[in-house]
Amino acid sequence: MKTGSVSPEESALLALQRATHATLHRLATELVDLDLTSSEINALANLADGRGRTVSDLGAAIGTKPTTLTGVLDRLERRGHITRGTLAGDRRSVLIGLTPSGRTAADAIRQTIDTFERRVLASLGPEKVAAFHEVLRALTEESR
Amino acid sequence: MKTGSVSPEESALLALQRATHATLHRLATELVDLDLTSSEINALANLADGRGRTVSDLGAAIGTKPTTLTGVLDRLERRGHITRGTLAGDRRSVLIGLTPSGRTAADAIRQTIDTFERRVLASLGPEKVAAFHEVLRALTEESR
DNA sequence: TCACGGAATCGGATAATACTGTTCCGTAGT
DNA sequence: ACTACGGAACAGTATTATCCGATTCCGTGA
Repeated sequence: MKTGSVSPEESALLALQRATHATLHRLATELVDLDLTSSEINALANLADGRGRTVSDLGAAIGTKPTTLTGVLDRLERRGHITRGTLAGDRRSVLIGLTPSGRTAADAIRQTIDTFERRVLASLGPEKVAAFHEVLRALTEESR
Repeated sequence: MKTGSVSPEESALLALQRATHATLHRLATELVDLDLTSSEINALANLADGRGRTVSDLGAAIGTKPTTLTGVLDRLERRGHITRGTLAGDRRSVLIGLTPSGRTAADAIRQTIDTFERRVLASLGPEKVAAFHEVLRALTEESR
């Protein structure tokens, strides 16, 4: 008998967007002390692992064009959170790195994210979380 | 050590945002004929079921403040896609409805979304999709 | 050397988002 | 009935996000 759907299940994409809005807003609220916008938080969170990244790579990770990042990175640089270096081997590329203050901010962001995620995801169990990631991956992949 | 995670599992929130960006962009690209922005598409998609909604309700569904919607709705109204009526029983509220052209656009949006979702989700199986929704719901709930 | 293409930025345009204040309306208290 | 309070939406304003086209600088191959 067709799918044994328990409920009519709202559109996955709409639910996805709502969840993103909600979590983003929540993050910005909890991290209000840092005085950063959502995009800046997002950029720093993606840089938190310490690996340098080019603007293009960062844009691909976040989902925006390099053009969009220029302004965000300008502000982060002006605040002393990031540095713009040259990539060894290709001087066309700009290597984004964290300054000490940027690292502090990024660590705070990651910790806030981790705490939030653990709190929410722990009660659901690893299988569901794994399925969640799998679906996200599929949606992202198929959007290219 | 620590969790026997198969892979380091990137942050769920970062993956969530990337997926949202990617799918939104994909939608806007596929629906370029409609000449609508992401927010407009989002609003129409949420109205597609034909139930009228107040601005506040719509904002809650999308994840933005009513203030933000005013401009979006202005444009949709100017294009003849929506109407602003009064809510029976409370004349403070504005009831957003679809015009025929708005319904056409909304239907096209829903169909594009449905097709995309089916294509991506069908291969994953209903359990994973259900888990996906459950995690989304938990993340959204906990963000209040 | 020179033409081509990639990476990032700049200039300029539009949209998204939200804060504050205002208007209109509903409700409760007197 | 009158008034006070609060909710809903909008107007005004400011900041940010996003991107397109053009430009600059650089790497690569002919």
